[in-house]
Amino acid sequence: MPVTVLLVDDEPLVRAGLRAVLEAQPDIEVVGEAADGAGVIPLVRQLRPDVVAMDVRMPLLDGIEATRAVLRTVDAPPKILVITTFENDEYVYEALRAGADGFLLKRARPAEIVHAVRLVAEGESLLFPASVRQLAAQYGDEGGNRAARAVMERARLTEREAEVLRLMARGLSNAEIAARLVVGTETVKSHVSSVLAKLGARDRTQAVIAAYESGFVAPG
Amino acid sequence: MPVTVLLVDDEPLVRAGLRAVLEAQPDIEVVGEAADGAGVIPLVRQLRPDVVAMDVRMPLLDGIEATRAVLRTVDAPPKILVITTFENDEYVYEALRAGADGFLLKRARPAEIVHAVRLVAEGESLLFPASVRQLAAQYGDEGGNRAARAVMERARLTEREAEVLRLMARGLSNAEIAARLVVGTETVKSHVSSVLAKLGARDRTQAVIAAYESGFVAPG
DNA sequence: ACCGGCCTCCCCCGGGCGGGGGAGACGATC
DNA sequence: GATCGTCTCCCCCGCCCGGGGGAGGCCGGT
Repeated sequence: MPVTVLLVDDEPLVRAGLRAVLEAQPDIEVVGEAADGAGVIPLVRQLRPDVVAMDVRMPLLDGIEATRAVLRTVDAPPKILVITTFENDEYVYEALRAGADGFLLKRARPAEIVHAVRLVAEGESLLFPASVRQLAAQYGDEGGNRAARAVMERARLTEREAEVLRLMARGLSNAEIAARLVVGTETVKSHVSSVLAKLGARDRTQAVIAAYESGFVAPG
Repeated sequence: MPVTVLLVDDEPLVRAGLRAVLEAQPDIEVVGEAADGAGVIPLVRQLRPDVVAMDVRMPLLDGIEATRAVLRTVDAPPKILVITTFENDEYVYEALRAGADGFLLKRARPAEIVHAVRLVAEGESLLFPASVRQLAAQYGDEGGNRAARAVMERARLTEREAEVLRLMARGLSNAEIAARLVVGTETVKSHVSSVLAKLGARDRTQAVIAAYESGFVAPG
């Protein structure tokens, strides 16, 4: 069963681009399009897509309100992937707070876009880039624990995964983490892979960066 | 089982001070002393300490050569903690490159010294300890650039190397850095290797950690 | 009793990474 | 002119890393 996607963007060009990229994948199917947030809810009810790729900046009803509306009124709601042009778009964080599951840069490479859709479809959050940092800032970062907890909640890291991430952020290799936790290296690799997937990181370096940027670990 | 330590320093006063500080800990035991690097190897073979606290500047055989010698000739070698007087002692980085596991400032507070010994005993590298952060704090961190420059001076990174480190700290791979800087990947690898050597980092992840911990790059 | 999440470990496999060399070009310095 | 440092690129090589699978045990919720 393919992943079904609903595209919501006011620019036809963007919709066409996303459609082209996503339809090229055998396991992804674009089941519908909308030009603004107002028409999303009936479409979601009708098409029941797995994922809604939604622009934040739209006329009539923006992506944030649309996200809230969908999550509030539809049961078994789809995963919502926020589309944005700018990395530091403040609306993105609004959207994430509104319950979106991840975000997507328009200038991302096709492979990344496809990857993002698959990830959120599988139920994982996509948080990696600069966005998480802002999330931390929102919480005021008093003691840094709030931010860490917020990341935990969003990324839904398990206890073990969080533990592994902390050790990764101290520069330990898989073998060293394994020794520290008294488990096999294969086990550590498994946890590391989960962490990378949940954070949307490509390698351990990016995961550690995310850990610092989010306040999950603090310098000093 | 306590952590066993061998002290190697040409100044008796320093040895006495270290012994006093370390012996005060129930879990740390000073098992021997040496006044120069020449006598280290037999002592290590005989005493098999967990950690060797070794001065860099010593007569006969300096800490760098002694470190190399120990790591080359002894199997299951101890962790080596380099002792230095000056924060910007160029020999320290030589020693780290030679395989030392961390460094220690003579004027560090007792608690920090104890902490350092425990950390390396646990198998962790001590590359950018509190001293560097304090250095950053001294500069007031106005804009963070001063701290970054201070780290540059410490590690003596060239402009290009610093540039590469910044990109590494943004999660870019060697190929991506190469594309960004419009050079070959081999060139990037060369710079990365230099950065790792100068920072005493084992891999790019540790280098990025060092960048964050030192204030060379700042979260948020 | 069943199912799902978590933790644990295993396989194969490709590719990026890092070490260890070397080398040429350029500019600054001596 | 000679030397040194920097930047550039090249080689070989081993290994850790990460992806993609799968699988069993444990526990808690339904």
